[in-house]
Amino acid sequence: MGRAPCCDKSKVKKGPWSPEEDSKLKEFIDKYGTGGNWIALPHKAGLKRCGKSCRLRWLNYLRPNIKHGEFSDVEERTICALFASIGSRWSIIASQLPGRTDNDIKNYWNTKLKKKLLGIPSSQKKTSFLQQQQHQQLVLPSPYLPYNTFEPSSNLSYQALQPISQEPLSSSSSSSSPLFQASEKQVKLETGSSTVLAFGGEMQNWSTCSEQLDFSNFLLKGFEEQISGMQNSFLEEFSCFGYDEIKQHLLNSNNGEFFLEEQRRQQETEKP
DNA sequence: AACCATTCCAACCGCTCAGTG
DNA sequence: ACACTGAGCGGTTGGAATGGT
Repeated sequence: MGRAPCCDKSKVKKGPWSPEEDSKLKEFIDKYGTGGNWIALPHKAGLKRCGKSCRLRWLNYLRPNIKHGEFSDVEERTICALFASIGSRWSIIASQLPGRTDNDIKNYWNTKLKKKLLGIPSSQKKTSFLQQQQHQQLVLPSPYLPYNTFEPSSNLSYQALQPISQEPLSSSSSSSSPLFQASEKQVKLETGSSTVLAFGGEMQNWSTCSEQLDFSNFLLKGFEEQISGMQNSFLEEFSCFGYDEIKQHLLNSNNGEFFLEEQRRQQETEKP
């Protein structure tokens, strides 16, 4: 048996919102607020819409101080840095970019940034991220570099990439840090002159042993410190961090200790 | 001008999680 | 402890807009 639907689909309107619906919703929320109950809101506001649809429309479009239009360079870099750090946690990323919504950032990532980072040719003026960074280490999360569907593009710098390991890292391996062992989909790619490490964006695996919020804060805090320590090169050369640098920095932080402690505890409980 | 391909983004869907009784 | 409910989230999709031939 599936989950009960949140509303009667046959009685609610779907598709694009009309200006009339927008103003109804906006006026109602301006007057009464959401009341913490989105399901009841459309009926009260006189809208033939699902509560979820109203919520989405409000959060992504109607709510005050929403920014639309082009993302700035700083916003782009923030998105890239956070994606490399925490993966596709769009709501957390959005919380770092005032006025931007998770949906906006997700769309921007999927339609523009991802392509830019992977060096897929486009009409845009900038040279590709990989082209700029041939002699440096990069950290990219794997959802957009999945090794099982990895297909080099015709782009020269991208073509040079070759998977050298497709095995999930063993949790008993002593050569890599505990922080990265927990990632299920870590893959190392090498070019002639540089190393690219791609690790899973699915951070939930890492956080099974801790409160998700604490873990997110841990990652964000670590990355903020990382960014502040590399401010100049970060701003000038896009978001580019070495694997070892990130690992070392995060492990050196207090939160790193917290994480390792949690991990030790988890390993204890997993023992037969 | 007409057609087709691609890009973009608003909106939807289905899932997880937290709160509540 | 359990079931139920609503909020919130991330992945996916439909279709409008745009670009190319």
